[in-house]
Amino acid sequence: MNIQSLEDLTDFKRDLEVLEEKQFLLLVETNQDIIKVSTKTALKNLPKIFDEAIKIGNTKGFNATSLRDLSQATDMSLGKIYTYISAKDDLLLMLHSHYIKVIEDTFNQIGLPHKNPMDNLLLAVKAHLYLSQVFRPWFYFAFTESKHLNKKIIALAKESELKSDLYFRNIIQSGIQAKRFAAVDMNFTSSMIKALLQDWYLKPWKYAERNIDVDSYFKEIANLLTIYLTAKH
Amino acid sequence: MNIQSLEDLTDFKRDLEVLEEKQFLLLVETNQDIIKVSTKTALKNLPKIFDEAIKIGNTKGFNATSLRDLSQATDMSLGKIYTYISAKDDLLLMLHSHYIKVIEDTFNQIGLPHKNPMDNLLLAVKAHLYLSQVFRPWFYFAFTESKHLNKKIIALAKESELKSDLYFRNIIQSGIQAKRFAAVDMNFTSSMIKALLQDWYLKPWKYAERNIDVDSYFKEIANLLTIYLTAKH
DNA sequence: TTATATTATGAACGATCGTTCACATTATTG
DNA sequence: CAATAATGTGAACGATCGTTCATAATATAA
Repeated sequence: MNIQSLEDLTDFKRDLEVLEEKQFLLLVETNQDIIKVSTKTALKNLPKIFDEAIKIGNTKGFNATSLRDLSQATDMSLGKIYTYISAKDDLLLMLHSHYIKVIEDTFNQIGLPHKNPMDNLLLAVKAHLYLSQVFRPWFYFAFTESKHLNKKIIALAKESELKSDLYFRNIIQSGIQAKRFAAVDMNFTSSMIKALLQDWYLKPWKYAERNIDVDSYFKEIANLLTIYLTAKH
Repeated sequence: MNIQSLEDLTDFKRDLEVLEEKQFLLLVETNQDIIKVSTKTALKNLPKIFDEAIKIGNTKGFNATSLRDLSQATDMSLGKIYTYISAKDDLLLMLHSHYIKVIEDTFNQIGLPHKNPMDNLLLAVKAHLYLSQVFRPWFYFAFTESKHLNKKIIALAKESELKSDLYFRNIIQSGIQAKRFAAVDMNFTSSMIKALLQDWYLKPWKYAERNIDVDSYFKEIANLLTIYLTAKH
């Protein structure tokens, strides 16, 4: 993935799709004890199960989504679905571990390429925004279904959450140390950024109604951060 | 309710409790076709049903909460619970209409007492923050269970959402017109404020971990808004 | 006290759920 | 082609759910 790709959402989307396919292959290979079909067959059917599970889950909630709902949506029999998962809870675990890896992979490839902390911060914001735009159904799912996770998945999710928290905090801290940023509260600032990013994928209808696309939303955040981080306090 | 009470959360909390009791009485009286016991008995038992339903719902989700769970938590038999509700969905409807009224009542009593738009804005922010602090379980419940609402409740909730949206937008607009605020994007600014308020009740553990109480969180928001709304853009 | 009204109980019913597995179908190999 | 392997099917099972209601327990009135 190239940093330049963040200039354009379309390129970023294509890169992410390639990255996701790679992760699907890894997922199938590491779950061969559960998945009872060949890798080739699994790669054909599992993504559809994932997609429909997220889609139905986002309207009814995962708990209220029955495997018969999923069976109908995927055009697969109940038995067929059970050749890819060992239990309904297992599907949740697979979904989370898959997307956590996809998301972390993305950020590992982006890194902190700039010298100017503000450039790095805005790149991180844009990357998060683009990522939640491309995988919006998943981001929405992960947030609203977080209540139903078991301890194993919660541990995964918290670890991932802490990483992205640290990501922002480190950039802000380096900006303050370099006297490029005002001496703001790092925790509050990173919280604020994440809250704004969250609003984007939690309330898509609001921004759609106002005809605000991801790029203009980014500009608003960038403007806010520039003012907040460079004004005299 | 007195505006001065917003200087102190304890007073505000007491005022809200009185206000809520009033609303409970109204709720019982307007639902006499459903509630099969005397008002006195209902006022003794219904609040407990509400509290426990929210409490269990916040850990398992309302859908996964069985009436047997609720029965155990409230120390009431299944039959007893059914003398207060006509169906499980009905409980959701009662909860929403109750709290929507409590919340709207609060803001009707606060109004826009100041001449300075910034004072009004910060008062509105503080009121929201205090309100979500006192009724945090409900705010959390309402947000995370919004997916499961039927059309009737969605209409109620959207109307209430629009009102609070307008509340902030109007204050910001009057500030811009009076040239007290910079010419910011009203929609983005009110969205940002709501996102920050939401973070407070959606992720209480985060702020608890950092030993940040509601007043210091308010100060951070106030600081941000002051800088953003008065800086030269 | 007795009689009546109010409130509380929880076994039982039908529906739906997650899950299994004997079997059918299709694809691959020899 | 036949034989074998791989994949797909959906009726059936036990558990749990929301809901009802005949009955019991308690409070109130006479």
